[in-house]
Amino acid sequence: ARSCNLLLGRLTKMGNGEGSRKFFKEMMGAGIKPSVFTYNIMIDYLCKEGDMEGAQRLYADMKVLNITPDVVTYNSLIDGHGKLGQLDESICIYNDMINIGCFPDVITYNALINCFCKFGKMPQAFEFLHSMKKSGLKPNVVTYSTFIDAFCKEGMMQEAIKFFMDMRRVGLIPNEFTYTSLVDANSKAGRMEEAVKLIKEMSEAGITINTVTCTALLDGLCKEGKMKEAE
RNA sequence: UCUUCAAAGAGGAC
Repeated sequence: ARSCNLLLGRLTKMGNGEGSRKFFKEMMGAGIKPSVFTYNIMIDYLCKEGDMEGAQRLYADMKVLNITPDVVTYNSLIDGHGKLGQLDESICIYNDMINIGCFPDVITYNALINCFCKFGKMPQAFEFLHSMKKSGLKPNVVTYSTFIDAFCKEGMMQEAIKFFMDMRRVGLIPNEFTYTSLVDANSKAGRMEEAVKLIKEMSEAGITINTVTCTALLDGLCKEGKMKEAE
């Protein structure tokens, strides 16, 4: 069953959705006992497809088979609903897991924070940040990067920079995601000197400048009409 | 390390 899960996970990561659906059915038909991993892989896949009904159906099946959902199961469902803007659903699942005695982890809170930010509910995102801290969890680089990205997109650069400094203060190292949000915001606002400065800072910090970061910068340069510099 | 969270552009629709 474990090697089947490995294969199933590989199929979904490759984007072969049809393949994983079929494989899942075959597993069930072949009498291979699905585990919580098997269900988590399929549920996450359906969530990413936006098929929340399908995901909820599998979640219901788990109960029938006496497979106990774990924090990963709940995190996938919370993220899936949240990305579709079904924020109330996300909160329901969050409450459910707590009632059942499954403790939310950093990923749970990060997913909630991200979705609320993306749908313009920053105040609620902050409430989750507080709940997270209250329950003894420490915000990580993803948590900070998520807020930084949200502030950047809202044009609240002073707040973004504050978080950027805060994270370093608590010993977290900004990564390519963190920098890309900042580069993108400056690039889109036409502050190219600042964007280039950040890129330099990145390479000095030993962070690889990948395609995403690079296109964020190039987009700004092209729109400035500075094709030569872009090259 | 069998599964879950954050970044840019492009395309299609409106």
